[in-house]
Amino acid sequence: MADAAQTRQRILDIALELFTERGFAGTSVADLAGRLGTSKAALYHHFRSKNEILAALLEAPTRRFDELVAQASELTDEQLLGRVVDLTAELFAVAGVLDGDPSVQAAQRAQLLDRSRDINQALTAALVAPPGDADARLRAHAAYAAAKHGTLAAVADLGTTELPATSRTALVTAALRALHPAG
Amino acid sequence: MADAAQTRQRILDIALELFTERGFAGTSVADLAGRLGTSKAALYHHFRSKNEILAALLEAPTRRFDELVAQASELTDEQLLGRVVDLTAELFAVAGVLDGDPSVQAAQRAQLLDRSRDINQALTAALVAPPGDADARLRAHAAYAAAKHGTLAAVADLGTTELPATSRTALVTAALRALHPAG
DNA sequence: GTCTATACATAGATAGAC
DNA sequence: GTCTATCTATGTATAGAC
Repeated sequence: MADAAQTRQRILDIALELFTERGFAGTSVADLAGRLGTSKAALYHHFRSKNEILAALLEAPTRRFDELVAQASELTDEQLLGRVVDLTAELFAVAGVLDGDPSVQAAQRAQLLDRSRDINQALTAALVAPPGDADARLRAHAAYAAAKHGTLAAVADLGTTELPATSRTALVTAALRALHPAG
Repeated sequence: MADAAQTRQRILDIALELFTERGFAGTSVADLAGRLGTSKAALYHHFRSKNEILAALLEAPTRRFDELVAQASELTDEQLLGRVVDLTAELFAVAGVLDGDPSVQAAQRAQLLDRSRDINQALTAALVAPPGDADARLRAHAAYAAAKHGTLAAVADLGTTELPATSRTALVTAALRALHPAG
């Protein structure tokens, strides 16, 4: 009925749902198998551990944000905030779980890979000009939060991860205005 | 050495630390007792369940935000966003756990009391003028996110929940600018 | 108010048949 | 690729002594 790749993907989809609803630590392998409609053993045929499922879930999003970090210095504030809005909307569920669930951080830490803090800090730092300016730093926090969490709230509100162009513009503009002092 | 009220408070302090580090579901009663330096049974003398510890932890913050919701209609945008910044800074750890950890939501849901979503929605709605304007709604999401998550990031960054007046002003101003269209 | 000991359920994970 | 059955550790919670 289903080949390995397909089943693997179904497991990841289900894991994303349940981790979002109950958290990583709050979701058991039995919960996953239950919704999958199979046994725990069947699930362990596709992944060696619960942690490995989480890692697989976070891999692509982390890579995408890492790429953004790498480009950050060459982008304008508007381009950077726009990319944050786009990535957050596209990766809605994972982006929310990623830096919202403390048990995810704890699990990743156990594997020496707590990237999401680094990513948030790097992107925020890229928005601070001039470096060392305390007020600029606060505005960067506010602007980044507006882009990221504003988008998360907007996507949840609108019920779609496909943000219309006008909505995207509104969010980016709002974040930009938070970043720049009056003038 | 310690009377009941004191021990109870110590447990709450420890619970807040560990729930923040590992999440609610990711923290066991044995973990709490371990850091408390006593047995699990001793802990159960002060609280009837792990869920009760969580509820006790969330009670005061939830009440504070509820009060703000009640006043929201009488406040200006600036006053409302200022109160969000103040409450978030003051209740830093709990405010972060409160709407960051999915297992907290799940546990509260089991007790019919998922207030934090309601609070966020109500406060965001209070910022939308005129009602029904899609763009205003998005700016409200961005502004609220800037105030709340910008403050969370700022407090984590500064390492103190006592936000200096200039920092508070910078955050409120940034959130306000996110809210209001250019003009 | 704290302890040891323990009950009982569920956790993550594996063995081995089909 | 999926199953039943099971291992072992840990989970929440309680009993009863001190």
